[in-house]
Formats: sequence, C-alpha cells, structure tokens
Amino acid sequence: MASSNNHSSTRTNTRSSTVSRILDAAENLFAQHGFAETSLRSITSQAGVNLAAVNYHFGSKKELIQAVFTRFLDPFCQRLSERLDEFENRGKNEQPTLEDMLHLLVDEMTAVPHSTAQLETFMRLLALAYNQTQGHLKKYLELTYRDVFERYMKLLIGAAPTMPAVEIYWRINFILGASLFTMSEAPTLQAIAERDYGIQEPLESVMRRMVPFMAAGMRSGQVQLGQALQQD
Amino acid sequence: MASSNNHSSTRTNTRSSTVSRILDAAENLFAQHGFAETSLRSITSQAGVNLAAVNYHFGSKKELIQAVFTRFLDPFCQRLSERLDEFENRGKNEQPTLEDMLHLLVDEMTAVPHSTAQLETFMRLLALAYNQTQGHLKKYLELTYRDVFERYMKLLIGAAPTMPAVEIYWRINFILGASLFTMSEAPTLQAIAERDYGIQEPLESVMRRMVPFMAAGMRSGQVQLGQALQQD
DNA sequence: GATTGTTTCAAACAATCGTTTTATCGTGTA
DNA sequence: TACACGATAAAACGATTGTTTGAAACAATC
Repeated sequence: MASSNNHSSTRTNTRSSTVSRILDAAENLFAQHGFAETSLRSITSQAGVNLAAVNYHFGSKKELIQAVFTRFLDPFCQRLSERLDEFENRGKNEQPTLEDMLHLLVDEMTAVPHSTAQLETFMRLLALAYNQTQGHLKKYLELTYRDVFERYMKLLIGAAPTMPAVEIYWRINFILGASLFTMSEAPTLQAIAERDYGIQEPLESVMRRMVPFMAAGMRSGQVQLGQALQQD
Repeated sequence: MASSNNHSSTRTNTRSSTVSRILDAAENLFAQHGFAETSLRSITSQAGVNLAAVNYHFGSKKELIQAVFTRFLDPFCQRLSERLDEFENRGKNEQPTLEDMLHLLVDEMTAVPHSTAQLETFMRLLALAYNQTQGHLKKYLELTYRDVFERYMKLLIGAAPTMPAVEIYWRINFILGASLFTMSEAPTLQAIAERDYGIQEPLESVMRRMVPFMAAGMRSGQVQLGQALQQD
C-alpha cells in the first residue's frame, strides 16, 4: 500500500501545482475557520483539485496541517538561526540588548517571503496551533523547532535584567501572549483602529509598537509576592 | 414543536441535576478539546445522562455553548459592574490608578465563586471563544457584555498616561493578549515552572505578577514611528 | 508505439456528527 | 383511579466527515 506516494516528505518532485494550490487553499481556510471546522472538500474545491488529491499527496489531514506550518516555519527558522549565530559569536562586551532581541523577531517575521499568504494569516495559524489543547500539532512544532527556540530563549534571558529566573520566565510568557494575540487578531484590531481613529496601520508598524512596551514591562520593578507566597 | 421545553431561557425550574451535570461536563470537555472537537455524545456520557437531554434542555449545541459561558460570565460581570459603580462615583481627585484598574480585574476574576470548575478552565474557554473567527459565540458575548466592557475601558483609558488614543488602544490590546494567553495556558506553564524552577505557583499569584509588568508597559515611552509611517 | 510509473478522477466506503422521533417513566392534580 | 405533563430513554434519521478504491488520463522511457 502507498508504494509510490511521497507522504510525510511532502516533496514537490515536479513543481506540482496541485500540491501548492492545496497548501494555499488550506492555509487560508484553516486561518479563517480553524482546523476541525475546515473540511477537505472545501479545501479541494477552493483549490480546484480532486478530493482524493489531499490523501494522495499528503497522506492524511493531519499531515496536511503539518505541511502548511512547515512551508512557513522552515524558511523562517532557518533565517532566524543564521541571525542567532551572529549574536552568539559576539564578544562579551557587545551582547545584544533586550530591544535587539525583540526587533530580531519582528524583522525575521516580516522578512520571510510571503509569496502567497499575508503575514496575518500565519499569525492566526500560530495562535490556532497554540490553542490546540492536546493536539498532534503542538507536539510536532515543539519537536521540530525546539533547538532554534531554545537558542533564542538563552540569548533573551541573557539580555534581560537581573532578577529571579521564575520572574523572567513569566514575563517572557507575557510577551509571547501579547504578540500572539495581537498579531493573530490583527485584521480585526486594525479594522477597529481605522474605524475609531482613522488610522490605517500595517501589521509591521503594530509589531514595532510592541517593542518598547515589552521592553519596559521586562525591566519593571517586581511585584511584592507577599500575599501570593503566603498561600503555600 | 418544542411546546413545553425551556430552550434559551435555560431555567433550572426544579434544581434539575441533569442541566447542571451537562454544564459541568461540557465546561471541562470544551476546555480540554475545543468546541468542534467535543461531541454531544461525549458530554452526555460523561454527565451520565441521555444523549437527547442536551437538545431537550438547551435546544442545540450552540445554545449549550452559550449557556456554559453565561453561567460563569453573568455573576462575574454583575460583580464587576458594582465595583465600576464605585469607581465612577469617585471625585475628580481620587481617580483610580492604572494599577487599581488592573487589580480590579484580577480580584473579580478570582472572586467569582467557582463551585465546580477551576479558574483555569474558564480562562481556557475565554481564549477559545476569542479564537473563534466568525463564530456565533463571539457575537453573542460582545452583544451580551458590551456595556460592562465599555465602562471598564473608559475608566482604564482615564487612568492611562497622556498619549495618542491609538497608542493607548494598541497597548490595551497588548495587555489583553498577555492576560488571555497566560491564563488560558496556565496549567501548562505552571507545570513547566515547577519542573524547571521548583516553584509551585497558584494562578492568582501569576496574575499578580502581571500587574506591574503591564503598568510599566503602559507607561513606557512611545516608539518613534518613522520607519513605519514611511511605508504609506 | 508499447510499456512503465505517476497523477487525476468519480464513486463509494465506513464512521461520526447533531438532531428528531416515539415510547415510557415518574409525579403531581382533578 | 384516571388524567396530564415534564423528564428520560432507546432508536433511528439525514447529513457530513476523512479515507479508500479502481479505473482513466497523462507523461516519459525504451
């Protein structure tokens, strides 16, 4: 069974238009309606291909979902990794600042060539992936991109002010949450901003607004945890 | 058709254990697996009631979802509204501070009587509701709780430092995102914190950590938007 | 031009979904 | 006791899901 198919490698042996058209359609529909709410029939009909093409080229719906993420995250993480090399090889007295590390993410996010999809679409997909409670996707992403993630974290912690490790841990998650939410909800939020304030603002501009906000939060004085710790 | 059922009013005419047991089971299963991924059969079997009970008591799956949120948000918003009354009636020279407004949310969140479910469960449900792109749920929640939301926003904006309205708008969304993410992912994040730092921290403590972080971000100097605005 | 391997297609598959139906149970009321 | 009515039960409904099948179409090689 399945002797000649290229499942799980997702090779585009010829630059098969079928494969990429399925990925394009899946990308948009997943971002709009979620994974479970998007049927293979709606994907293949929007892509203009036969229903069976998904199982033939990708093996299953799960593997199609993973392929959608791989197509975006692989080039992104490769570029990010090269930038991390550069930072890691710096001397002790020219360590990257907090703002450097935050801008690094913004730059690489916006730099990845989005041939087909908007940056907003990928952000929505990332948020959807995070919201998947026990799904296969979360584990797949963690496993595949763990290395780059940990290298970035190490540099970020080095750039953070001196404070207990737990405090840094939680503040990094505050940053992560603010980014993920803002960028995945960007289309909605941008529409409100234009309606209420008459300002049409590209996502890149919003991402730059986040940098000083996060840096200031990261450097803020710690809360006295007296009440909290008494509970133990 | 449906002559005697109490659809959409969800009254517990007798203190029907069936209704509340369905709500309990739905609450937990929705938070664990999402709305679309949770079948009515898994809900009714965990609740120990008949499959038809959901349609009989709630009308449809959509209305069951709304009922789950109503049971938590109604008492929460009522308490919050009373606290807002108090703030709004204050004199001009004792306006609530930024920290007051943030602590207000934390207090009321943790104060709502969670007879059955954990606070983490509700936070996950809220995050799931926000991630629903075009769903019925988002519109229902916006419509039902718009008033309290807008009153809180007005006070929060009044407590924020002087800066362009758009800047305040985006920063509030940064705060919203950080809260939503941290609290909905709390169980996972708390487990990591305990594993890596040996600290077992209740969610209330994490929420208190967020307050100075957000207040500092809110008061941070604005970014120069030169690069961003040149793109127009 | 026949043969090979790959891709596309229409059709059907089995499983699961939300919902509806019909009958039965239990409990108060006339 | 007979009746009425809200609540529960088992079963079936129609629709939709992801996946598989087997034949047809295609392209490339000898």
